[in-house]
Amino acid sequence: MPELPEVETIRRGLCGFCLQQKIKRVMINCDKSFIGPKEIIEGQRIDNIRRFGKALVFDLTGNVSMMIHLRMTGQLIYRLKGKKLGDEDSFAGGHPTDSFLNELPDKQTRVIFELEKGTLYFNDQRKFGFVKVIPTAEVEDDNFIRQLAPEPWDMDVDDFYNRLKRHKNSCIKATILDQKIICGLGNIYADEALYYASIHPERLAGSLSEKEAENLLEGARKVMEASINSGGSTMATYVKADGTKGDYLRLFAKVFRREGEPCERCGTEIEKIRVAGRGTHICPYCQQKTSRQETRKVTR
DNA sequence: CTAGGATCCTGTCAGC
DNA sequence: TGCTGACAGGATCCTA
Repeated sequence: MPELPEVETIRRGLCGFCLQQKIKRVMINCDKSFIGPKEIIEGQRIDNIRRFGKALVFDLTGNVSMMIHLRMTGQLIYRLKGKKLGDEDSFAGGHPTDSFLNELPDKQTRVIFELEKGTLYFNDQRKFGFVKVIPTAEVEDDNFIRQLAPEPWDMDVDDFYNRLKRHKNSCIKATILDQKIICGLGNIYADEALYYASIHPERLAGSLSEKEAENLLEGARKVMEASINSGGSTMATYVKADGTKGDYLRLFAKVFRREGEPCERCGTEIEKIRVAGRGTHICPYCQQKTSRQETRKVTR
């Protein structure tokens, strides 16, 4: 679930709360969610939190690190000791669910990190996410991290265009979801970036013009920047000031989960289709499989 | 090498 | 009400 903007938001939030705190104790409620010996990180201090694509890496003292990948439904929730809720004293980010507000641990709590001043909960409904202990020197050799492509901001148009050419027969949505090709996009931002660039998600990657590749790369940057600037999906965007639930996607998403609503560019109803096995949202007028020039030629 | 589909797991929701 | 199948903000493994 959490894509690059959410993970970056969590990284920034947790840096404010957890840096320099010692991990006093680790409690594992689900063996599948924790890889490595927990004893190695107990007693170590959190020096830094880095992000590689959608993965977080906590660098600890003792030359040890822990990588946390939230996958589809992971969350990280920090609570100060003695406090249950409240934006001032706690932080929650990741897949938005009521666990942000629950008394913790709850049914979905997989790992508990007892820190000096508070507690960090790793919650994960579907158990696809994990915590993994890695020697700090070996973080960048980790199989997942090693294979990651650059983020859209670190890639120029030529590089992106060449990468698309290398996967010319796969549909463009599947291509930009592949973290080995371009890193950071997930199902939300892939749809949003394609809408931004007016490209149909089923177009073959090799069929994009250089100009379209440029627009798509720009879209990837813009939609993720907008999300980071609006705070990603965190407790602050999940709970509105009056305590009712908000929908942070409303803040920036133009097509994602907006099927049936009018496209803000042309008024056509947004549709939900299935592409590369994923729910996919498009404006059927702005994003056509054949360019409008070609369509006109055929129908004339 | 690429491309597509199944798979991991739990919970929710629509439809009968 | 209870059941059933589809689906879900990710990535990997297997197959052709």
